This record gives sequence, C-alpha cells and structure tokens, in this order.
Amino acid sequence: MIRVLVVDDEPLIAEAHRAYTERVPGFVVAGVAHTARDAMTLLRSTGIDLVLLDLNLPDKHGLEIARALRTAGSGTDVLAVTSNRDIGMVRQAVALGVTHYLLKPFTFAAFRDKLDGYARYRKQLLEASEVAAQHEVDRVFATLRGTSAESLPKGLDQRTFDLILAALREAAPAGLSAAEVAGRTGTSRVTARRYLEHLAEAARVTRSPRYGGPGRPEVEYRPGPAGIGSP
Amino acid sequence: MIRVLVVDDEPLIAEAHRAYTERVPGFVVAGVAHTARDAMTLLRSTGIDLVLLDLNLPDKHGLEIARALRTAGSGTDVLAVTSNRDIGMVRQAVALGVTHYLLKPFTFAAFRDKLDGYARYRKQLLEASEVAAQHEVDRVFATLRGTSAESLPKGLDQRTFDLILAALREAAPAGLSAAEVAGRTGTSRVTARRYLEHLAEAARVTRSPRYGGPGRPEVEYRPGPAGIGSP
DNA sequence: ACGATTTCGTTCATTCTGTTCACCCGGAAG
DNA sequence: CTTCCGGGTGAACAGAATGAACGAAATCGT
Repeated sequence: MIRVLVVDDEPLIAEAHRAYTERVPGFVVAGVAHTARDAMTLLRSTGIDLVLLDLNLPDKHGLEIARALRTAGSGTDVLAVTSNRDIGMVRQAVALGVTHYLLKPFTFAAFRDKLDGYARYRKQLLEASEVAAQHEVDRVFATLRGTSAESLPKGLDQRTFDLILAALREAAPAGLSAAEVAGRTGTSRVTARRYLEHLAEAARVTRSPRYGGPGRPEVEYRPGPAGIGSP
Repeated sequence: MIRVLVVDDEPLIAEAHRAYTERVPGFVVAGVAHTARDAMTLLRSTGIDLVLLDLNLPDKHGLEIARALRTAGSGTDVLAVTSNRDIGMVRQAVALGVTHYLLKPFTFAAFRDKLDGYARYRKQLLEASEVAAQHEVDRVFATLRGTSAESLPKGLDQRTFDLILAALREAAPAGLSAAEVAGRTGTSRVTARRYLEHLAEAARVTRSPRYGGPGRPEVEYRPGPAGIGSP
C-alpha cells in the first residue's frame, strides 16, 4: 500500500481528492491537510510515500513544502496539483523532484493514470536493487515521464488492445512471443507485435530474448513490472 | 547556448567530459570543478544552466550539491553521472529533481543523447509561457524520457548485450570463459563469444588465457579498464 | 617430438524480426 | 450513388541474430 497525504486548502476539494485516491487500488490516504503548516507536521510525524500537493495554499506556496522535503532529505514523492498554468511553475516543480503534475480540473481517469504511473515507477525501484545497464535507468525514467495509458496512440484499437492484453495475462506467468500471441488471438503477427511493442514502450510488459534452437531468437513478452492498469 | 559546469574529481575524466560537451552543438562549458566545494563556489558566482555532476566526490556526495541547489531555490538543472549502480541512488536523484542520469562508462553517442534530450526539454519551457491543457504538461514530462540510442554494430542485439554484460559483472572480480558465460545466460558459446569479443574490441573487458588442464587453454574475459569514466 | 585432448574461431543454414505497402472497411463529402 | 479519405490490418520481403558443425590451434602428458 502506498501511503498518501492529501493537501488542499479547500475542504471540499480535499475530500474529493481523498475519495478519488481511495478508489485507486494500492493506495491509501494516510492524512489530509488544509495548510502548509499542517502538511509539514503530518509529513514529519507519519510515514508518507506520496503527497498530493495543491500548490496554492493560504500560508505558503506548495513548492515550498517540496523544497523543505528535499532540504530534509526526505524520500517522499510529490504529485503536484494546481490550476496555475504558468510553465515556469512546471519547470520549478521538475527541478524540485516533483514526479507527476496534474492540472485542475481533472477527471477521475486522468487522476488514476497519474497514480498508476507513480505506482509503476515505484514498483520498478523496489523490485530491483541494482541496475546493470544504462537502458534500465532509461526505462525507469520512461515510466516516470511516460504519457498516460488513457488514450491509445493512432493506429491502435482499444478492442484489439484488450484482446492482446488478455491473451498475455492468460498465459502468465509464462511469456509469449509475438507469433504465439498472434496464434491465440487470431490476429497476424504484425498486429500482435504492434500492440506488444506499445505495451513494452509503456513499461507494462518486459521483453527478453528466448534462445535455444537454431535461428534467430524469439522475443518473449511477459506481463511486466506492474499489473496495474486497465483490465 | 546552454552553459554547463563539469564536475568530476578525476582531472582526466573531467577533461574528457569537457571535450565531449564542447562537441555537442548548443552547449558550452562555463567551468570545471574537481570538488564539491569548488563546484558550489562556481555555481554561486556564474550563471550555470546545467551541471554535469559526478556523484562520487572527495569532500561530499554529489547529491548534496543537488540538494543545496534546491534549498537555495536555484533553477540550475542536474545531469547525474555515476558508476554507482544502486537503484536507490536513482530514486534519490529523481526526488532531488535530477532530470537525466548517465551510467559510467558511456560512449559519446549516449552522452550526446542525454544532452540533446535536455536541450529539447529546455526549449519547450522557453518557447511557451503557459500551458493550456494537461496533455501539454504531459508532453513536457515525456520529453524528459531520455532514450539513449547507443547503437551496436549490425548483428548484435541490445538485450543480448545487456545480458552478457550483466553475467560478466555478476561474476566479477572473477573472469569467465565464453562457454561459462554461455551457460549462465542461456545463449550458445558462439553467441556469447561474439559479444565478448565486441566488448574486448571496445576495451571494456580484458582477455587473458587460462591454463591448467589438458587441451587448448580457455580465454578468460573479465570486466576491465573501461572507456570514459571507469569507477 | 608426437599424439591426445580440449577449446578456439569461422562458416553457413535456419528461423524469426522489423518494415513496407497494398488492401479493406466505414464514414464523410460531393 | 459514387468517390474520397483515413485508420486499422496482414502478406510479403529483406536481412538480422543465433547455433550446429567443423577444421585449426594450443596445451599437456608421455
């Protein structure tokens, strides 16, 4: 469970955020604060993994909380929530290690995507203790900055997507090659591969070569670092 | 021009990084430091956009510099350069707003990719003053996904390459023969050898004969003197 | 010195990948 | 009704990556 602190000056909004968070599997709200002062107190006393941080607070700017966390050497991550559209704010947030940034107003789908993205990022960090190659670091960053899984890119169909994902989940924990997925779904290998590559790009499946027989090795796709996401 | 400060305790490495940076269009080296102390001084006195920060410094840990920058509210960005493979380090770096992370040793191609990625990110922030929609914020974050296109010669696969390298690192400081690497990775001896020879060619592993039993001696490969910025 | 032994280093058939391009289908415009 | 367009799919293809097989090379034991 990822422990979340909700910070927003307006009680109604804070409550909405709390409800949203509880609806996302794997997350639990550990506290709610309406001022920077209260937030800091709660952050010191409780073990918080993620702060849902409204940047517009009555007593202090939200980023000041982020800065204080960094100064203190805390490992707590920050998801910034703001209606401020100044791009300089985005820049400052990035520099302060804010990993996700959500503009108000937002839908539950957008909110869940951000939380899921954070969960995937976190899972990667917890599952491995060391990185062997640069491309593994790149994958962590890709997960972190990756676009939401909400809308599929052009050329991909939601129904086919669900079909491919279902085939892969059914075979778990074994992996499948593109050709095998094609055989199980009735699609062509090319199409299966198209969707599998998309999943790999989104860090939702992992790719590894499958050696053994003669000839070029197959690429094996298996349900990846996270099982979180759309069903 | 993006003004860069190069920080590395080893003068030779620092010089190499300086030369690399100068080779990338749009970037200029504004200073070189060999200690955290010098780095902090230069950061205070000169207008620096990006710090090429080695995390392993004699007087302080590199991330302490990043932390100090954040505490001071500086807008200077950080590209971490380290041979440390602990994933916790990646996490801390991310939390401190480190936007790019490069593992030593690296080639010029990988290095240039990271700088180019940073330049793109920066351009987005400078060109727009406001963001209208969430997806624009997402795009800014997406730009931060550095995908190093470290190009291997034809006939070699990146994933297999990582696998072989990981096996070799795991056995360190002991060396391995081609057949042993094959056994540990699931590949054939021929394939293992192909990649090991590539590594030897790139001076990233050393080859030495292993005598003892009857028959032709085995060739032992061991992680060796690396290119730019070995531990 | 010479055969026995074991690995090396190379060649080449094999199998899968990754990409291109034509097709098909459904909807919008004429 | 026909034509056009644009997204989604798969057949075909060039070639990329692997491993089996084999002669050559290097060491050890006698």
